[in-house]
Amino acid sequence: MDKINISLPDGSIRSYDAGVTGLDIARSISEGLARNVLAAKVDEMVWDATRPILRDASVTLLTWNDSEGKATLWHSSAHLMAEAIEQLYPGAKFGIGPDIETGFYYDIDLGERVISDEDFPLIEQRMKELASQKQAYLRREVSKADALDFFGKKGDEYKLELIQDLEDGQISFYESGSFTDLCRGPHLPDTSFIKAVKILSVAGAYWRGDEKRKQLTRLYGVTFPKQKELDDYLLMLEEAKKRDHRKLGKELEIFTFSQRVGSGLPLWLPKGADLRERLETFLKKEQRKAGYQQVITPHIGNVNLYKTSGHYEKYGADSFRPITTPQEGEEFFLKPMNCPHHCEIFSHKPHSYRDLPIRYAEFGTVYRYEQSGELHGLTRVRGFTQDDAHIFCTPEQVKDEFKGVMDIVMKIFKALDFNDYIVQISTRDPKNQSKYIGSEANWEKAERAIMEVAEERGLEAIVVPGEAAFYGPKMDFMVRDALGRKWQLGTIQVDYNLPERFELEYVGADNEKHRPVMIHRAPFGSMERFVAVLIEHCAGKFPLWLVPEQAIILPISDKYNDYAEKVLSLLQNSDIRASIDNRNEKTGKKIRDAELKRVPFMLIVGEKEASEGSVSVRKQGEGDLGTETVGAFAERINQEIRTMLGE
RNA sequence: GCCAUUGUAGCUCAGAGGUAGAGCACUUCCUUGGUAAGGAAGAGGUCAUGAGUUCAAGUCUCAUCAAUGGCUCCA
Repeated sequence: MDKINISLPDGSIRSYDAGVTGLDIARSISEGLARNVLAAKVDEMVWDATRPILRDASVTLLTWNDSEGKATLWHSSAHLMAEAIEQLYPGAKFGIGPDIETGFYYDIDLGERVISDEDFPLIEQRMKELASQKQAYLRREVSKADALDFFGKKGDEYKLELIQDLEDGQISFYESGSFTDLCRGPHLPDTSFIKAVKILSVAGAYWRGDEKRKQLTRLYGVTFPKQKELDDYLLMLEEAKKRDHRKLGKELEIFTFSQRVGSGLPLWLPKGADLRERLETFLKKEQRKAGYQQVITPHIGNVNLYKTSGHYEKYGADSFRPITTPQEGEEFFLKPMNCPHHCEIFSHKPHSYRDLPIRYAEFGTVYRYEQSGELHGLTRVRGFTQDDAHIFCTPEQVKDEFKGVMDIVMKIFKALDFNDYIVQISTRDPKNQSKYIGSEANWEKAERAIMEVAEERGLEAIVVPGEAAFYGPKMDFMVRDALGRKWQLGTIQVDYNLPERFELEYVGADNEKHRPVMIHRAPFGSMERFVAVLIEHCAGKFPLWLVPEQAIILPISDKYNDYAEKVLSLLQNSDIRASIDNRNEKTGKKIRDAELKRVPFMLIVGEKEASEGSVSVRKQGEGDLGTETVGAFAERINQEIRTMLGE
């Protein structure tokens, strides 16, 4: 038998008989490894651990610790679920069933039958039974004709359609137990690796994502090689639910919605408005330092403004219907963005190159029609406020301006304890240069500037070619919240389009007219989304400088209410936001309520404190910190805030 | 917008054809209590909205509105 050389990740090269499988290799290393091998990466392709390797290759054995290992287990689980469904609901037809970031789904046509979460345990039970039968996943290559024949007889039009799009000679089937599927693979050696099973949810999904086509039933599930991991995962989901900004926003009285006002139109409650105002003040201060000028523009704009900007053509049909004047029939749109207004401010007078860069900032409230099914808490709404600004500059200034914006973004992230963020730079599609507006030289300059700035700032940016808007490259900031979920927040975008459309100009040193470059930027993105993410990030425990109520004074009994009042006024003189809980309740009760309201400091006052002018400090989530004077406490928390804000 | 599920007190939820229930929150009283729930009483609801079936509708039917989970979309 021929020998082949297999190089392993540790650098070693071992010799095996041709036709050796990943599993064989694992066994030759250790039985323990063999028990955990889910798939094998053979020269960068993920293969079945049971697929014979015929020539020299570098091989990485994939386990649950590798993302490809997880993907393999989940993909195989999708087949397992399909097998269970086929047995439980004969006649089911199958669309696609891939693995996803966490778990897998399968799109199924169940005819008239409806699956609800009451059916989940039944499906889970059947999946576990089938898994324990240790069914092997058997790969076989089939001709297109045979593949069509197989699913034709089965009457599965979805698979037939998929096969039509495939090339003969590239088609493989996987068979496990009673279920055979069209599939590229790879798969687990057998089903016994799947130990813990959970069907998570059911939803409708259009066949091939096309809303004109039939809606299939999509079943989501997740599986694990150990029950413990499933338990941990479910616990994490519970935790995520507890942090949901919709729940916490209600509990902490940050915002609410009203059917009367309309869906997707958030109402900021006093505490939320208070918090938001503090965020805005913080940013305004930074912007003033960075040379921004505040501007204010109206909430509506003449239809011609959006015809000029090009938004009318592109989004007019998907916007709120225009507002018309009663006499003249003039049409106005609720403004969906601030940039056209800011362009008009720029052109209210001629500019010299000496004026640039000009930076117009506005907390501009915009209105966009979002489909009703898309609305979601504060993260997807129909009316929201962008912390918007537009920088008009020369192409040479783009780099410095980018730098300045990034500094602001970093400052915000630091002040809010977002330590885990991802920076994405979107550049042109190298294969299709024609769809972009703006000169080759300027694009080149801007893209390089963005990359250089990221590098100079020591940011690890992901560069995604082809993701740029047609009008310019951009940089987006995604933060991970405490549960590892990704959210897109701030954005910086270079724009060559609007200056063109609005015919913006400045006079250069050469006394000729030039076109400025425009940079759109919003470090928070929108106040609504940002606050939503902030709530989930900090689980409702806002940073001290932001929290609506920093301290609550808890008198032991009403004998000390007068002293509590004195403490309150001292704190207020030191700019600390505080209140008194003088309800006729026991201290334990007041503490519990304050803990649940997530007030950072509880100041307990009684006989001892009143006599010595002190407070007994309890920190939310941590407990008793001991006694200190009112002045010392106030100074301490103010110092803490200054540190946070980098002052 | 599409599919599914849901809508009962400020909040969390029970009630499934026979005049509306609980806990928490709220008000009053008793209690004056030292680091996560003291006791009692009271008040609070067109059962999302509108139509229908029925002697009788939170409860069954339909429509509308809204929310939730997905799909499609996102300047």
